[in-house]
Amino acid sequence: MKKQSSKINTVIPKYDPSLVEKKWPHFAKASRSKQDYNPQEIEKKWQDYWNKNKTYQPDLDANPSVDSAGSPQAGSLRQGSGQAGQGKPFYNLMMFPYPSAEGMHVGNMYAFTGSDVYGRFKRMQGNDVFEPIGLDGFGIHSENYALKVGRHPKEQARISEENFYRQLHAIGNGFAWDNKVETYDPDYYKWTQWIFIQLFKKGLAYRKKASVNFCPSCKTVLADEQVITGKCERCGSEVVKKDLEQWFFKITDYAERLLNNIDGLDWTEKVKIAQRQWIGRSEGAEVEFKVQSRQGRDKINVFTTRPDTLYGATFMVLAPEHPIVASLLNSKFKIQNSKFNEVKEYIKIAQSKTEQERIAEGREKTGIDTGLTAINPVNNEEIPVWVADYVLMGYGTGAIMAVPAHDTRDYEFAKKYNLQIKPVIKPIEDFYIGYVKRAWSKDFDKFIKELEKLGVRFKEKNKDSAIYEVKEKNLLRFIEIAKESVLQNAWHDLVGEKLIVIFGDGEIASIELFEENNPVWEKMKTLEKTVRKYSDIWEMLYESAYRERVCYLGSGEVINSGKDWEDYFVPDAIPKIIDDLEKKGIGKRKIHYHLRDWLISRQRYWGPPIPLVFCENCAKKIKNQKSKIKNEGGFNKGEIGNPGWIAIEDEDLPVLLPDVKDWKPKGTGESPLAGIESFVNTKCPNCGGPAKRETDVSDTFLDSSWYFFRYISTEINDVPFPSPAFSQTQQAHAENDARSGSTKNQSLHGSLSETLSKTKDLKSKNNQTAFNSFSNDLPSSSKIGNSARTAAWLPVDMYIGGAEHSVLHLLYSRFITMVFKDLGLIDFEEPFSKFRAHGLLIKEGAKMSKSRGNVVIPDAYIRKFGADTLRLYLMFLGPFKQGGDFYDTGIEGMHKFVKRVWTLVHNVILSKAKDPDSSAKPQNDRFDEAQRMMHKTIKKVTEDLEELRYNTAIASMMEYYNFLAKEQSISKEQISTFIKLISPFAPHVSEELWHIIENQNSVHKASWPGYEEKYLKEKNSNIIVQINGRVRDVLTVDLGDVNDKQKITETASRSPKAQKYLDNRPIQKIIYVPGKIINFVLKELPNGNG
RNA sequence: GGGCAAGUGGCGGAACGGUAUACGCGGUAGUCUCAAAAACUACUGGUCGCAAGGCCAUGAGGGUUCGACUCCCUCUUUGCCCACCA
Repeated sequence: MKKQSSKINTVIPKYDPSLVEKKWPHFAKASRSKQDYNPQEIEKKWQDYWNKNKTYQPDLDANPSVDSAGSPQAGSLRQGSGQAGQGKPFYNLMMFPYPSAEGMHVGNMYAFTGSDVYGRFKRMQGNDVFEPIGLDGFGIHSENYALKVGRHPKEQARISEENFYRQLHAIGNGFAWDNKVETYDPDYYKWTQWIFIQLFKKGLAYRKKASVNFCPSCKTVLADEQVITGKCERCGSEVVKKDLEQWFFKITDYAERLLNNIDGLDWTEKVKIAQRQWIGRSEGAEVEFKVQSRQGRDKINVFTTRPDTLYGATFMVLAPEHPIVASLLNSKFKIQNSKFNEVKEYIKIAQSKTEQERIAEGREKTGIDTGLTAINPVNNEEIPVWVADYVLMGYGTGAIMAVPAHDTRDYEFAKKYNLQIKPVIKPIEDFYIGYVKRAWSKDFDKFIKELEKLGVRFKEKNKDSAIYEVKEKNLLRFIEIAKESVLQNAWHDLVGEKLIVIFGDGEIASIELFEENNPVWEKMKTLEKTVRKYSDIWEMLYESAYRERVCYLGSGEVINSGKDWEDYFVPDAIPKIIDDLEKKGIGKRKIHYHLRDWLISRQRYWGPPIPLVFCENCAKKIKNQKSKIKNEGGFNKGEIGNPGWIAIEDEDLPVLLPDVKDWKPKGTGESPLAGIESFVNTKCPNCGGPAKRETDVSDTFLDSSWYFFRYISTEINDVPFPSPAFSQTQQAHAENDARSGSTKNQSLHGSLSETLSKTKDLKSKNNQTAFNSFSNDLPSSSKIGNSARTAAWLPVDMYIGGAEHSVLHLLYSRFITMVFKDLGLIDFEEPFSKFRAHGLLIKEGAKMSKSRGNVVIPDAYIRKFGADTLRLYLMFLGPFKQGGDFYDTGIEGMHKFVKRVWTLVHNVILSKAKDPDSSAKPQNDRFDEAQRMMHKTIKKVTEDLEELRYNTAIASMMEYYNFLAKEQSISKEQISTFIKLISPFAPHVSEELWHIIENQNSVHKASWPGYEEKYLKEKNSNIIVQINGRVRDVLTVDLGDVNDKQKITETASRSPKAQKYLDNRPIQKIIYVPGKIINFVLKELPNGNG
């Protein structure tokens, strides 16, 4: 692009009514006295305007047409309708924040802005965009913060809410404020509890003893994510394990479905990989080992992915928590007294170990022989049974068969306790031999050439090392040559280096050929002996590997494993062996998942109480008549599976969180609610007898696993979200509009008695509505299908959030959605059609953290520069999907840019030089160039926005600005296009400028500009002239000649600059890429001077 | 230990296999000013050269190609996630 020398006019001219009024009536109407850019004033003005006009509030019921495809085609350039309610529903969701009173982190704003830019873009493309916001205010984060500042969580929630919503307003996002949710709102958690009950009834909730993290100093149970390398996140003291009864959700029942669906999701690949890994499917076999003791027999099942190594199993290891171990201590197996005490002692130590200790031990394996023996079912060999804490109760069966020859952990353990090691897999024929060398010598190169003659395949060679591929049969010869070369001193540099032997499927060993103190000769003698001694090369290498304390993990041939399995190749052996095991009845095919059931209960205060009661009466009843009940209807699956636990009736929801003073975690492992008698003691919903409430609250991840459903139904009080299952309730919606004002505030700030009385109110109110009716018609009477609203808006079209939620939140949401489908509430099972993870924002090279004290709070920047500047800067500082670095100087530069844009637009209006009409007349070069620039920018910005490449979109707008600023005249189209393009990033200033130019509704409802290919073409084409791939000249060629290779070649070769290099030398080849490049490849000259 | 990213000027970062360093920050000089700030103008990877121009540069080393930041191997560094997963 040619550089224009004309000066950019940066002074806003005085307002001259006679000049302006005719051409810019809207500007004149605005009759502004000051034309300086004042972000505070402008941003307040337009935020008020948007609120008043409900600019971003779609009519959720305006789209009765069911089009489950949802989002319009990516990159669609169709013109928008310009009116909300007419476009296609587009659910633009961002992960809602958990609020802290410290205020919104700039990282939050980064994510929200990125999401909002996309939403605004989609809105201008003609979609009816729904962009809701809420607060994930329940849960451990918020409670911990309350603990820290010494305030009641409810009080803290009120403060945080106010502060957070103020900030969320200030950043200028196009939120649908009518639809906000807070997870601690009883009208919200009523449904969280309802969902819990649905899972319970479906048999997806159960109780189990689990060891949980416990901080002795804070006297509280901690979630896994609060344990940082074995220490409490809050106080830093060491975390211990404690066994407690806990509620679990059977997410593992959905493991296969959760895994299989991943392939079809349009999600950030990284997140998909993380989910697959988290689910961690592994195929293998469960094999039964008989255990012998003096008094009896028992069996232990083990899970293995390597049944091919069964013959190599030389001992067994049990987890300390394994039930057999417990029975051992009950003397069921009556082992010798000495062992009894040792085992008891070991288990005691293992269980008292803190996480920190286990990490500090560097995974040094410990264990104890139980004195028991097991029978290896394939060869009937007796093998010892050990207990060791490297085996985990939580995976597989909590017991393993140990194959030290082919598993590193078993190997380490066997080495330490001198247990038998028996190799059963032989590496296959191909392997590589390599050696490392610090400096080449000429002799060494000779040696290599000799090897190559032998047919040894060259694999790799660089400055420091070489790797050769050698067939097993050639190995002897290889070593001989190596030996010779050493004797010839070619290897003199090799002292202290290693010979690395790599088999076809992975590294096996590094053999120390030359130890530091030994002379070369000594070592070679050893090698010579070795070579002679072992005619079977593999054995030699195996021995070497064995000496090197390495076990072989790779694939190969099965050996030492009986006639049936010998000589099979591992991949073929595994299925065959499993078949054999099944035939013999000693094992079966089994799939295991790394995914564990979801531990849902928390012994905490700040969460939705789990809506169950325990009734002794019903417990007895169920236990006594279990077999009968199964076939009758009286109890649901959850109640039968968990005798005595009875679900709260729907009309009694919510179970309000009592408003109490003593809310801090107890040291007992019980929830603070357990101490409140008026809460605990209640009636059994089933038999009416005395019962006790569950006092645990549910995990905060449950709150956030369904919030996107609630957004579309916030004004509806008697269903969680619109669904045909709740069809009877549609009428009642409107009546409940008043909910947020009255009920919520009471419940948040009321006393215990108030909240209890409110429970009554709710009850009676709900009884009048259809609230209790839906439980009757679920799920049988409902037809599978969607209500119009759910069909129109869900699943979410675009979900943007942090990669830190790759696993838990996204997986739990998917699980809950699947359960909803299975309940017949919806007809889809994946909640987020498209998900994109944004990157991490850092501050001047360092991660933002409280401990570093470099957390950026956006408020001060918004006050100083305005939200528009900050938004633009955040989007500019790096690729949105990758994150970026926040520099204070950078934001000042962006502020300049915003001011320049402001000035430019005012200049267009107020100055003669920038006459908006003049460009309408002359179809000259400048006009064409301006058109081209405009269309080019539209194309670039449009494509970049679709792919979330915000930084380059802004860069291209800057280029466009730089172009416009130097133009003598700018058309109205040019300037209004510019405003439209920048409006998703800078919503306020663009709205202001839009109104003084166009005075239409809102720039945010204007249609996104389209571009036409015909304007993108340049008149001339620049063709790069290369000689031997090096740029020597650039030709400017008329567009018409671009495809004429002959002509281009002639022109190019005549170019003086090219001539200099062509120098009449013979041309071997001419590469011509039309319109781009012509490359002359010259024949190489002997002493090529290139 | 496993998985996933990423290494480009002083800095943040651009580059469908085709003029590396767009855009911005910072810096230098200048215009305006009594002066400063702001704003604007010009220059700004390294190196040799008066200049024209040349040469060298995308973590390191190889490979593929007429041509490699881009594709393929090997290594290395950094960041993130998971981690005794049988």
